[in-house]
Amino acid sequence: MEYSAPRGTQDITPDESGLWQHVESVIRQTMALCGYSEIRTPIFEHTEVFERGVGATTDIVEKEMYTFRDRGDRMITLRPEGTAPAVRAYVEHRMASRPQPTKLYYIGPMFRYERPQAGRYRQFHQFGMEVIGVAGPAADVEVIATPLDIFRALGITDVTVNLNSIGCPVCRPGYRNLLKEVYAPVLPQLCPSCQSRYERNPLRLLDCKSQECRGYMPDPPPIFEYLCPECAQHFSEVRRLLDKLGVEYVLNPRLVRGLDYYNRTTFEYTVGGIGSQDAIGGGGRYDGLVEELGGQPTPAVGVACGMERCVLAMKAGADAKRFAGGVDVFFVSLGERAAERVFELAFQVRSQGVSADFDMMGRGLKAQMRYADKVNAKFVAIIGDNEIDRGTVALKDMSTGEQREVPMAGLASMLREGR
RNA sequence: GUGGGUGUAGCUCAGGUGGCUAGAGCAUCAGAUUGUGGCUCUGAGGGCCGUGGGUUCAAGUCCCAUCACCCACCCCA
Repeated sequence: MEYSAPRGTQDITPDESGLWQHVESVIRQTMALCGYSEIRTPIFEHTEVFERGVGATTDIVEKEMYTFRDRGDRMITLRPEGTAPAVRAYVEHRMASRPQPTKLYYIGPMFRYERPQAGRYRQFHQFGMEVIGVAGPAADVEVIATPLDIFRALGITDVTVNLNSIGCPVCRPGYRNLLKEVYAPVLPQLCPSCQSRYERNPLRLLDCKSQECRGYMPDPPPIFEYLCPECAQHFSEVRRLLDKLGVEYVLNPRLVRGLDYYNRTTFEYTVGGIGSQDAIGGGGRYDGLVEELGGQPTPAVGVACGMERCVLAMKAGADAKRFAGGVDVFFVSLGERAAERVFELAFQVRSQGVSADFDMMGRGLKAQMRYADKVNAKFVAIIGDNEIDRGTVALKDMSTGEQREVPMAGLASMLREGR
């Protein structure tokens, strides 16, 4: 019986892993550049971390989590996102008693049970950053602007930043009531899910994409015109700092994200050319989450970006082959005596820091050359009886085709300089 | 959860109205006589035609079911 990977999952094959490593290295370099440290949390958590953290009435928690009871009768969930686990770890390890702020980043797989589609998987990968302990707008702006640098470094253009502020527990109830008033007359015409949203979380009415509902719902007054003075002040500072950095954005008063922990700033990046799942990242401020998960009241902001979608967006311009590996030197051998010599030499130069490979297939010279070319060897070192007797190798530069005979002894250091 | 589309070699695809050992290009492997890659040429391996039923003398081709994948809704990364 032959098997395939489960629905909505995919293998990253040798053809693509080089590209993925490139993406990861750009992320790590950028994070280091900005003073973030990596946090690695488990792939699964107690279900409650997400129920309380993400919100029990969100789509993610209600119908998308991989939740199961383990053999010890504990409720376990494969993480659907990275912020709640990071905050759980922040609280658990008392990171508040480290130098503040706490700046964390993560890279890793997430799991959501959704119908797979272009750019949507059941196991997918995100990188994200969290600034915990800062209430001021500089943190919001750092978290919005830094992924844009990563996108740019990856050659992803055509990114739009959508920005909104959804207020705080002081000003949101007022706006929520306003929305309910505005939409009460058309309530019977709305779709069933909007009717339930009306009761449970009226803000999310703004998020309905159904054309029909949109027809019935006149554009609401923008939420950011109803913020309390503190939220309005914060929002305008965020905008001022974005302008100062030259970050362009569009105000999108309908942007209400699907996780309950957000307050004040919310944002989302969209890209062109990758299909209908065009949100490549998003985030916002979550000042209540740390407390919700058992810590002291602590302000925080974060962002998460989808790596599959980054790779999709890159493919338009970048070919995966550019990131394929390749060894410094491939040893070609002629005859059995040479085959054994080459085997030793490969291990020897490797121990001196030169990447090397050699023929294991017992192939002829021509086939070995062809192979060395196909796997991108920078140099080929040919060894036969003549070379062994003279203590030399025939070293060929595969890009120029130049070949010369060099002493075996200095091979490793010569290759180190030559690359 | 709701629609629509597609399943033939590792990949991209041909295979009118059912009919002989199921094809091509690319990829893989092996050759093109003396110890040299990319170009070219020759050859080889590799497919129970997604799976299970049915109709028929005969099914890759027609019918039904099932599974998988893709796209969109939804949701989001």
